[in-house]
Amino acid sequence: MQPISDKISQVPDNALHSPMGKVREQLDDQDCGLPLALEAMGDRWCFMILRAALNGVQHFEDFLSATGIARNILSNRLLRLVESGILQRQQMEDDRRKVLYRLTDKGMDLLPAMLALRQWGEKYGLGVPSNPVLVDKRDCLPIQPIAVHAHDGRVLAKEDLQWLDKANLGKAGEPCSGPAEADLPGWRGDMLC
Amino acid sequence: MQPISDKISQVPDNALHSPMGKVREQLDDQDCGLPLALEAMGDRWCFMILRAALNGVQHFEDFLSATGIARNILSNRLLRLVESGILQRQQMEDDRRKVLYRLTDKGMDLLPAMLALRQWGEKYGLGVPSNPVLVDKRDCLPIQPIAVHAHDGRVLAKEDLQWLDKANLGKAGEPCSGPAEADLPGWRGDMLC
DNA sequence: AGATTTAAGTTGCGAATCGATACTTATAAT
DNA sequence: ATTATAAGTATCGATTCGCAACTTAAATCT
Repeated sequence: MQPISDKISQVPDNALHSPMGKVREQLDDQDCGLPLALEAMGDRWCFMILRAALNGVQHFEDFLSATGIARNILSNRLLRLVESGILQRQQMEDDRRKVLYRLTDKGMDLLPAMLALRQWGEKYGLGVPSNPVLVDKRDCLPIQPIAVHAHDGRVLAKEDLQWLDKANLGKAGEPCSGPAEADLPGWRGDMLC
Repeated sequence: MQPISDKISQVPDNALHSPMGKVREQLDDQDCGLPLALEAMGDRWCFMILRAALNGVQHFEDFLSATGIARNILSNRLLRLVESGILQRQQMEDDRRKVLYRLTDKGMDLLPAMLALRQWGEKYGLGVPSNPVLVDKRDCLPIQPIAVHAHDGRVLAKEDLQWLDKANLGKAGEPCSGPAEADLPGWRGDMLC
């Protein structure tokens, strides 16, 4: 009966109850996607599990050896990832001992984020692209580094970027108005969210 | 001395000593960028701190209120981020109480990863782009979603992707050889790393 | 100058989480 | 019928988290 275990907490009480009775999440999920993403992906293990999943791993024991995570933690994280719709759990028909954890589209859509992190690690940690290279199937040429692209496809550096309120978006061509930039090297937006 | 504190562990003993005396990191940093990135960014707080930093936050107390993190944890994470070269610590000249934590280029380069995560959160959590929009300074038009781009700029879906050994990269135009794909929806590489 | 405030931490401690290992349960293979 | 496999669960000590109080150094106020 719900002993001190690694089961996922039924009431995920990182919820704070405001005086008004409203429930607000711990990290200001207000109107920002990042805390939401982090709530789903949580810790490093989730990333490692997702990496394994992207590599085709689908079974508990395989995640175990692919990640080196402890059994109980893995169990917990898989539950969490299923709950947040990143993985989908299903039992195999032919061998009912086996359970399949497969990526959903939602999970697949984390690929750019994963690649961006990987490439960052390659650039600053390894100094070199890791060996198996991700290529365009058509011509076998490596993909570009994940980057920020303008609407017309140009790659933008920090200096080319600016945060703007939805309200005053330009209509293609208009020079950008908005408050002048400041202190930070090249750019200084008000919010990443 | 060295009481049970939140100071960063001098010997960050997530290091395993192999029988051969070699030191290997816990997560297989072998030749993969992702574990390296995760080692630096570690937990969710690091992401939140980085978000704040990208938003122009530079002072301890400001990180405190921007993230809602606890003081001791913040202290620990700032140390860690400085150690891994993502932030740079410097004391202000005019007011020597104040310390400036500023993003390095290395830290700035995490922007694509952060944006990819944010956009994922927007897509699946909010359903809508968060309000301050990141735009091209030149024309005030919003940036493209972070995605995987082919060498020629086309946006690639999972089905268009394939992992390939460095050795047999195609020379622009050659149809892609390599082992045929399998089980996973559309693609199935051997390794994300 | 002396008292107060501000900025950036540090310390202590209870609560929660992690991680290694052992155990369980259900199904399949021999 | 026994053994092996897959996917968990349970236990428990070690670690980490997070709140709150305390410290230290430099600036500001009276």
